[in-house]
Amino acid sequence: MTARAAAHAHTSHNHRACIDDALATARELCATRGVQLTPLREKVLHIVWRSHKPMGAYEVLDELARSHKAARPPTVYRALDFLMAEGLIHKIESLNAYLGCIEAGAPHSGQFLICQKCGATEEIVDPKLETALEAAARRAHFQPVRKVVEISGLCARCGK
Amino acid sequence: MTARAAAHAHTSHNHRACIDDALATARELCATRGVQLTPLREKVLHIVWRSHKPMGAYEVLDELARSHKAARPPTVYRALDFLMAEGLIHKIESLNAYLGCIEAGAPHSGQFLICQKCGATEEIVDPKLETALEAAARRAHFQPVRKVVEISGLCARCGK
DNA sequence: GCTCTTGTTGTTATGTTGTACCATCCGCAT
DNA sequence: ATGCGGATGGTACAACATAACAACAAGAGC
Repeated sequence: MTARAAAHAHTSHNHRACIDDALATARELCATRGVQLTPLREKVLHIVWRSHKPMGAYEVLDELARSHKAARPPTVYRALDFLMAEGLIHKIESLNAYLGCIEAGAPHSGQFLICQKCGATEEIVDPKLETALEAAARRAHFQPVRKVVEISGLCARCGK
Repeated sequence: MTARAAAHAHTSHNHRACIDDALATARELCATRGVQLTPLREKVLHIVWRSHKPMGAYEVLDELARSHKAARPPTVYRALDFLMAEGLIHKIESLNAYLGCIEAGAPHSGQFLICQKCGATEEIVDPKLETALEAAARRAHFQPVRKVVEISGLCARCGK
Protein backbone atom coordinates (compact mmCIF):
# COMPACT_ATOMS: atom_id res chain seq x y z
CA MET A 1 0.00 0.00 0.00
CA THR A 2 1.64 3.21 -1.10
CA ALA A 3 1.32 6.39 0.82
CA ARG A 4 -0.97 7.89 -1.75
CA ALA A 5 -3.13 4.86 -2.03
CA ALA A 6 -3.54 5.21 1.72
CA ALA A 7 -4.89 8.70 1.39
CA HIS A 8 -8.18 7.93 3.02
CA ALA A 9 -9.02 10.92 5.05
CA HIS A 10 -10.52 8.98 7.90
CA THR A 11 -7.78 6.41 8.27
CA SER A 12 -4.61 7.09 10.14
CA HIS A 13 -1.58 6.92 7.94
CA ASN A 14 1.91 8.21 7.64
CA HIS A 15 1.01 11.61 6.42
CA ARG A 16 4.59 12.74 5.90
CA ALA A 17 5.03 9.95 3.36
CA CYS A 18 1.68 10.89 1.91
CA ILE A 19 2.88 14.45 1.30
CA ASP A 20 6.32 13.43 0.11
CA ASP A 21 4.82 11.07 -2.39
CA ALA A 22 2.46 13.72 -3.70
CA LEU A 23 5.28 16.24 -4.09
CA ALA A 24 7.53 13.73 -5.81
CA THR A 25 4.78 12.82 -8.25
CA ALA A 26 4.13 16.50 -8.91
CA ARG A 27 7.80 17.17 -9.65
CA GLU A 28 7.97 14.24 -12.06
CA LEU A 29 4.80 15.24 -13.84
CA CYS A 30 5.82 18.84 -14.27
CA ALA A 31 9.28 17.88 -15.49
CA THR A 32 7.73 15.54 -18.04
CA ARG A 33 5.33 18.18 -19.23
CA GLY A 34 7.91 20.91 -19.37
CA VAL A 35 6.05 23.17 -16.98
CA GLN A 36 7.60 24.87 -13.99
CA LEU A 37 6.83 23.64 -10.53
CA THR A 38 8.55 26.66 -9.02
CA PRO A 39 9.46 26.86 -5.33
CA LEU A 40 6.44 29.08 -4.75
CA ARG A 41 4.07 26.67 -6.43
CA GLU A 42 5.61 23.71 -4.67
CA LYS A 43 5.25 25.47 -1.35
CA VAL A 44 1.57 26.09 -2.01
CA LEU A 45 1.11 22.46 -3.03
CA HIS A 46 2.83 21.41 0.17
CA ILE A 47 0.54 23.60 2.25
CA VAL A 48 -2.57 22.21 0.59
CA TRP A 49 -1.31 18.71 1.24
CA ARG A 50 -0.72 19.27 4.95
CA SER A 51 -4.13 17.92 5.76
CA HIS A 52 -6.90 15.95 4.19
CA LYS A 53 -9.26 18.82 4.79
CA PRO A 54 -9.98 21.19 1.96
CA MET A 55 -8.20 24.48 2.56
CA GLY A 56 -9.49 27.93 1.72
CA ALA A 57 -7.31 30.14 -0.46
CA TYR A 58 -6.92 32.65 2.35
CA GLU A 59 -5.92 29.92 4.79
CA VAL A 60 -3.25 28.93 2.31
CA LEU A 61 -2.27 32.58 2.07
CA ASP A 62 -1.92 32.93 5.84
CA GLU A 63 0.26 29.86 5.96
CA LEU A 64 2.32 30.90 2.95
CA ALA A 65 2.86 34.39 4.32
CA ARG A 66 4.70 32.95 7.32
CA SER A 67 7.63 32.15 5.08
CA HIS A 68 6.96 34.37 2.12
CA LYS A 69 6.34 37.98 3.05
CA ALA A 70 5.38 39.10 -0.44
CA ALA A 71 2.41 36.71 -0.54
CA ARG A 72 -0.86 38.35 -1.56
CA PRO A 73 -4.17 36.95 -2.80
CA PRO A 74 -3.07 36.87 -6.45
CA THR A 75 0.09 35.01 -5.44
CA VAL A 76 -1.98 32.21 -4.00
CA TYR A 77 -4.69 32.15 -6.63
CA ARG A 78 -2.14 32.01 -9.43
CA ALA A 79 -0.42 29.09 -7.80
CA LEU A 80 -3.73 27.33 -7.16
CA ASP A 81 -4.79 27.91 -10.77
CA PHE A 82 -1.55 26.41 -12.00
CA LEU A 83 -1.88 23.39 -9.72
CA MET A 84 -5.46 22.84 -10.84
CA ALA A 85 -4.53 23.16 -14.50
CA GLU A 86 -1.90 20.48 -13.98
CA GLY A 87 -4.35 18.27 -12.11
CA LEU A 88 -2.37 18.39 -8.87
CA ILE A 89 -5.17 19.76 -6.74
CA HIS A 90 -8.95 19.98 -6.91
CA LYS A 91 -11.31 22.72 -5.95
CA ILE A 92 -14.17 21.65 -3.72
CA GLU A 93 -16.94 23.86 -5.05
CA SER A 94 -19.33 23.44 -2.18
CA LEU A 95 -16.68 24.68 0.25
CA ASN A 96 -14.73 27.12 -1.90
CA ALA A 97 -11.64 25.24 -0.84
CA TYR A 98 -8.79 23.26 -2.31
CA LEU A 99 -7.55 19.72 -1.79
CA GLY A 100 -4.56 17.70 -2.98
CA CYS A 101 -5.36 15.28 -5.77
CA ILE A 102 -4.68 11.60 -5.11
CA GLU A 103 -4.58 10.70 -8.79
CA ALA A 104 -2.35 13.40 -10.16
CA GLY A 105 -1.53 12.87 -13.79
CA ALA A 106 -4.80 11.24 -14.70
CA PRO A 107 -7.08 14.08 -15.78
CA HIS A 108 -10.37 13.82 -13.94
CA SER A 109 -12.86 16.05 -12.17
CA GLY A 110 -12.87 14.14 -8.92
CA GLN A 111 -15.49 12.64 -6.69
CA PHE A 112 -15.50 13.60 -3.04
CA LEU A 113 -16.91 12.48 0.28
CA ILE A 114 -16.94 15.45 2.62
CA CYS A 115 -17.52 14.91 6.32
CA GLN A 116 -19.68 17.67 7.75
CA LYS A 117 -18.49 16.92 11.25
CA CYS A 118 -14.73 16.52 11.08
CA GLY A 119 -14.12 18.16 7.71
CA ALA A 120 -12.02 15.30 6.40
CA THR A 121 -12.57 14.87 2.70
CA GLU A 122 -11.81 11.74 0.77
CA GLU A 123 -11.38 11.62 -2.96
CA ILE A 124 -12.84 8.48 -4.43
CA VAL A 125 -12.52 7.00 -7.88
CA ASP A 126 -15.65 5.06 -8.70
CA PRO A 127 -15.90 3.79 -12.28
CA LYS A 128 -19.58 2.91 -11.93
CA LEU A 129 -20.36 6.40 -10.75
CA GLU A 130 -18.32 7.78 -13.62
CA THR A 131 -20.30 5.61 -16.02
CA ALA A 132 -23.58 6.76 -14.53
CA LEU A 133 -22.53 10.39 -14.99
CA GLU A 134 -21.58 9.79 -18.60
CA ALA A 135 -24.84 7.97 -19.23
CA ALA A 136 -26.93 10.70 -17.66
CA ALA A 137 -25.25 13.33 -19.82
CA ARG A 138 -25.53 11.19 -22.93
CA ARG A 139 -29.24 10.72 -22.37
CA ALA A 140 -29.67 14.50 -22.53
CA HIS A 141 -27.35 14.80 -25.54
CA PHE A 142 -25.02 16.75 -23.33
CA GLN A 143 -21.23 16.78 -23.79
CA PRO A 144 -19.67 16.73 -20.34
CA VAL A 145 -16.46 18.62 -19.76
CA ARG A 146 -16.22 18.84 -16.01
CA LYS A 147 -18.12 16.67 -13.54
CA VAL A 148 -18.49 17.98 -10.02
CA VAL A 149 -19.48 15.28 -7.53
CA GLU A 150 -19.39 16.27 -3.89
CA ILE A 151 -21.21 14.15 -1.35
CA SER A 152 -21.50 15.76 2.08
CA GLY A 153 -22.44 13.78 5.14
CA LEU A 154 -20.82 11.77 7.88
CA CYS A 155 -17.62 9.83 7.40
CA ALA A 156 -17.16 6.31 8.69
CA ARG A 157 -15.74 7.57 11.98
CA CYS A 158 -18.14 10.39 12.70
CA GLY A 159 -21.22 8.46 11.61
CA LYS A 160 -20.78 5.70 14.16
CA MET B 1 -46.67 17.19 -20.72
CA THR B 2 -46.95 19.78 -18.02
CA ALA B 3 -45.11 23.04 -18.06
CA ARG B 4 -42.79 21.90 -15.33
CA ALA B 5 -42.07 18.58 -16.92
CA ALA B 6 -41.09 20.59 -19.97
CA ALA B 7 -38.51 22.52 -18.03
CA HIS B 8 -35.67 21.47 -20.23
CA ALA B 9 -33.46 24.45 -20.48
CA HIS B 10 -32.55 23.89 -24.07
CA THR B 11 -36.02 23.25 -25.41
CA SER B 12 -38.38 26.03 -26.27
CA HIS B 13 -41.48 25.98 -24.14
CA ASN B 14 -44.15 28.22 -22.77
CA HIS B 15 -42.10 29.74 -20.07
CA ARG B 16 -44.93 31.78 -18.61
CA ALA B 17 -46.78 28.57 -17.86
CA CYS B 18 -43.55 27.13 -16.56
CA ILE B 19 -43.25 29.96 -14.03
CA ASP B 20 -46.94 29.97 -13.14
CA ASP B 21 -46.84 26.28 -12.47
CA ALA B 22 -43.78 26.61 -10.26
CA LEU B 23 -45.36 29.42 -8.26
CA ALA B 24 -48.65 27.56 -7.85
CA THR B 25 -46.81 24.48 -6.62
CA ALA B 26 -44.81 26.62 -4.23
CA ARG B 27 -47.93 28.22 -2.78
CA GLU B 28 -49.57 24.85 -2.28
CA LEU B 29 -46.51 23.36 -0.67
CA CYS B 30 -46.01 26.23 1.73
CA ALA B 31 -49.69 26.26 2.69
CA THR B 32 -49.56 22.54 3.40
CA ARG B 33 -46.44 22.90 5.47
CA GLY B 34 -47.68 25.92 7.38
CA VAL B 35 -44.78 28.11 6.33
CA GLN B 36 -45.13 31.59 4.91
CA LEU B 37 -44.51 32.19 1.25
CA THR B 38 -44.64 35.94 1.79
CA PRO B 39 -44.93 38.41 -1.09
CA LEU B 40 -41.23 39.14 -0.80
CA ARG B 41 -40.27 35.48 -0.97
CA GLU B 42 -42.65 34.83 -3.80
CA LYS B 43 -41.22 37.75 -5.72
CA VAL B 44 -37.71 36.35 -5.31
CA LEU B 45 -38.90 32.93 -6.41
CA HIS B 46 -40.50 34.52 -9.45
CA ILE B 47 -37.27 36.31 -10.32
CA VAL B 48 -35.22 33.13 -10.05
CA TRP B 49 -37.71 31.37 -12.28
CA ARG B 50 -37.58 33.98 -15.03
CA SER B 51 -34.93 32.02 -16.83
CA HIS B 52 -33.42 28.59 -16.90
CA LYS B 53 -30.05 30.07 -16.17
CA PRO B 54 -28.75 30.05 -12.63
CA MET B 55 -28.94 33.55 -11.20
CA GLY B 56 -26.46 35.14 -8.84
CA ALA B 57 -27.80 36.57 -5.59
CA TYR B 58 -26.79 40.07 -6.61
CA GLU B 59 -28.51 39.71 -9.96
CA VAL B 60 -31.64 38.77 -8.05
CA LEU B 61 -31.05 41.77 -5.81
CA ASP B 62 -30.75 44.16 -8.77
CA GLU B 63 -33.98 42.82 -10.21
CA LEU B 64 -35.78 42.85 -6.87
CA ALA B 65 -34.66 46.41 -6.13
CA ARG B 66 -36.58 47.65 -9.18
CA SER B 67 -39.83 47.09 -7.36
CA HIS B 68 -38.66 46.90 -3.77
CA LYS B 69 -36.53 49.83 -2.73
CA ALA B 70 -35.62 48.43 0.67
CA ALA B 71 -33.92 45.40 -0.86
CA ARG B 72 -30.42 44.75 0.47
CA PRO B 73 -28.14 41.70 0.35
CA PRO B 74 -29.63 40.15 3.50
CA THR B 75 -33.12 40.61 2.08
CA VAL B 76 -32.23 38.43 -0.86
CA TYR B 77 -30.10 35.90 0.99
CA ARG B 78 -32.83 35.35 3.58
CA ALA B 79 -35.38 34.73 0.88
CA LEU B 80 -33.03 32.40 -0.98
CA ASP B 81 -32.28 30.51 2.25
CA PHE B 82 -35.99 30.06 2.89
CA LEU B 83 -36.63 28.87 -0.65
CA MET B 84 -33.76 26.41 -0.45
CA ALA B 85 -34.91 25.11 2.92
CA GLU B 86 -38.33 24.45 1.39
CA GLY B 87 -36.80 22.79 -1.63
CA LEU B 88 -38.12 25.38 -4.07
CA ILE B 89 -34.77 26.38 -5.48
CA HIS B 90 -31.28 24.89 -5.67
CA LYS B 91 -27.91 26.49 -5.33
CA ILE B 92 -25.49 25.68 -8.13
CA GLU B 93 -22.25 25.48 -6.17
CA SER B 94 -19.89 25.71 -9.10
CA LEU B 95 -21.46 29.00 -10.17
CA ASN B 96 -22.50 30.51 -6.84
CA ALA B 97 -25.92 30.91 -8.36
CA TYR B 98 -29.50 29.84 -7.83
CA LEU B 99 -32.02 27.98 -9.95
CA GLY B 100 -35.69 27.07 -9.64
CA CYS B 101 -36.31 23.46 -8.67
CA ILE B 102 -38.35 21.35 -11.05
CA GLU B 103 -39.26 18.78 -8.44
CA ALA B 104 -40.35 20.99 -5.59
CA GLY B 105 -41.74 19.02 -2.71
CA ALA B 106 -39.57 15.99 -3.23
CA PRO B 107 -36.50 16.60 -1.11
CA HIS B 108 -33.40 16.03 -3.20
CA SER B 109 -30.01 17.58 -3.81
CA GLY B 110 -30.39 17.88 -7.54
CA GLN B 111 -28.34 16.87 -10.54
CA PHE B 112 -27.49 19.50 -13.10
CA LEU B 113 -26.27 19.85 -16.65
CA ILE B 114 -24.71 23.28 -17.06
CA CYS B 115 -23.94 24.59 -20.51
CA GLN B 116 -20.67 26.50 -20.51
CA LYS B 117 -21.61 28.29 -23.70
CA CYS B 118 -25.20 29.44 -23.31
CA GLY B 119 -25.52 29.13 -19.55
CA ALA B 120 -28.75 27.16 -19.70
CA THR B 121 -28.90 24.67 -16.89
CA GLU B 122 -31.11 21.64 -16.83
CA GLU B 123 -32.02 19.76 -13.71
CA ILE B 124 -32.17 16.05 -14.31
CA VAL B 125 -33.52 13.27 -12.15
CA ASP B 126 -31.61 10.10 -12.87
CA PRO B 127 -32.34 7.16 -10.57
CA LYS B 128 -29.33 5.19 -11.79
CA LEU B 129 -27.04 8.07 -11.04
CA GLU B 130 -28.67 8.40 -7.65
CA THR B 131 -28.09 4.72 -7.03
CA ALA B 132 -24.46 5.01 -8.08
CA LEU B 133 -23.97 7.88 -5.66
CA GLU B 134 -25.51 5.91 -2.81
CA ALA B 135 -23.41 2.87 -3.67
CA ALA B 136 -20.19 4.90 -3.80
CA ALA B 137 -20.90 6.37 -0.38
CA ARG B 138 -21.90 3.02 1.06
CA ARG B 139 -18.67 1.46 -0.14
CA ALA B 140 -16.76 4.00 1.94
CA HIS B 141 -19.10 3.59 4.93
CA PHE B 142 -20.13 7.16 4.41
CA GLN B 143 -23.60 8.50 5.28
CA PRO B 144 -24.60 10.91 2.56
CA VAL B 145 -26.65 13.96 3.47
CA ARG B 146 -26.32 16.21 0.46
CA LYS B 147 -25.19 15.14 -2.98
CA VAL B 148 -23.88 17.81 -5.30
CA VAL B 149 -23.78 16.74 -8.95
CA GLU B 150 -23.00 19.45 -11.46
CA ILE B 151 -21.90 18.46 -14.93
CA SER B 152 -20.55 21.34 -17.00
CA GLY B 153 -20.11 21.10 -20.72
CA LEU B 154 -22.05 21.75 -23.88
CA CYS B 155 -25.79 21.36 -24.13
CA ALA B 156 -27.51 19.61 -27.02
CA ARG B 157 -27.85 22.85 -28.93
CA CYS B 158 -24.44 24.36 -28.33
CA GLY B 159 -22.59 21.09 -28.81
CA LYS B 160 -23.79 20.57 -32.37
C1' DG C 1 -57.52 45.40 25.60
C1' DC C 2 -52.85 43.98 26.81
C1' DT C 3 -48.56 41.86 26.29
C1' DC C 4 -45.73 38.04 25.21
C1' DT C 5 -43.79 35.38 21.74
C1' DT C 6 -42.45 34.19 17.23
C1' DG C 7 -41.44 35.13 12.64
C1' DT C 8 -40.38 38.47 9.07
C1' DT C 9 -38.22 42.48 7.27
C1' DG C 10 -35.23 46.85 7.64
C1' DT C 11 -30.63 48.62 8.06
C1' DT C 12 -25.75 49.19 8.73
C1' DA C 13 -21.62 47.32 8.61
C1' DT C 14 -18.38 43.88 7.77
C1' DG C 15 -16.37 39.39 6.46
C1' DT C 16 -14.96 36.14 2.77
C1' DT C 17 -13.68 34.81 -1.81
C1' DG C 18 -11.75 35.96 -6.19
C1' DT C 19 -9.82 39.18 -10.20
C1' DA C 20 -8.13 43.13 -13.10
C1' DC C 21 -4.33 45.44 -14.16
C1' DC C 22 0.15 47.00 -14.59
C1' DA C 23 5.01 46.83 -13.01
C1' DT C 24 9.09 44.13 -12.34
C1' DC C 25 12.21 40.41 -12.67
C1' DC C 26 14.61 36.54 -14.74
C1' DG C 27 16.24 33.13 -17.99
C1' DC C 28 17.05 32.42 -22.55
C1' DA C 29 17.32 32.77 -27.65
C1' DT C 30 18.55 35.76 -31.06
C1' DA D 1 22.52 43.77 -25.60
C1' DT D 2 18.12 43.21 -26.85
C1' DG D 3 13.78 41.33 -27.06
C1' DC D 4 10.56 37.76 -25.58
C1' DG D 5 7.78 34.84 -22.62
C1' DG D 6 6.77 33.05 -18.21
C1' DA D 7 6.63 34.05 -13.30
C1' DT D 8 6.03 37.07 -9.47
C1' DG D 9 5.18 41.71 -6.96
C1' DG D 10 1.80 44.86 -5.67
C1' DT D 11 -2.49 47.85 -5.65
C1' DA D 12 -6.99 48.13 -6.01
C1' DC D 13 -11.39 46.43 -6.51
C1' DA D 14 -15.30 43.19 -7.69
C1' DA D 15 -18.31 39.49 -6.32
C1' DC D 16 -20.36 36.67 -2.87
C1' DA D 17 -22.14 36.22 1.84
C1' DT D 18 -23.24 37.08 6.84
C1' DA D 19 -23.33 39.32 11.72
C1' DA D 20 -25.92 41.98 14.62
C1' DC D 21 -29.48 44.71 16.14
C1' DA D 22 -33.84 47.43 15.32
C1' DA D 23 -38.57 47.59 13.85
C1' DC D 24 -42.79 45.65 13.00
C1' DA D 25 -46.77 42.51 12.50
C1' DA D 26 -49.83 38.79 13.75
C1' DG D 27 -51.55 35.17 16.71
C1' DA D 28 -51.95 33.02 21.70
C1' DG D 29 -53.09 33.39 26.22
C1' DC D 30 -54.54 36.16 29.86
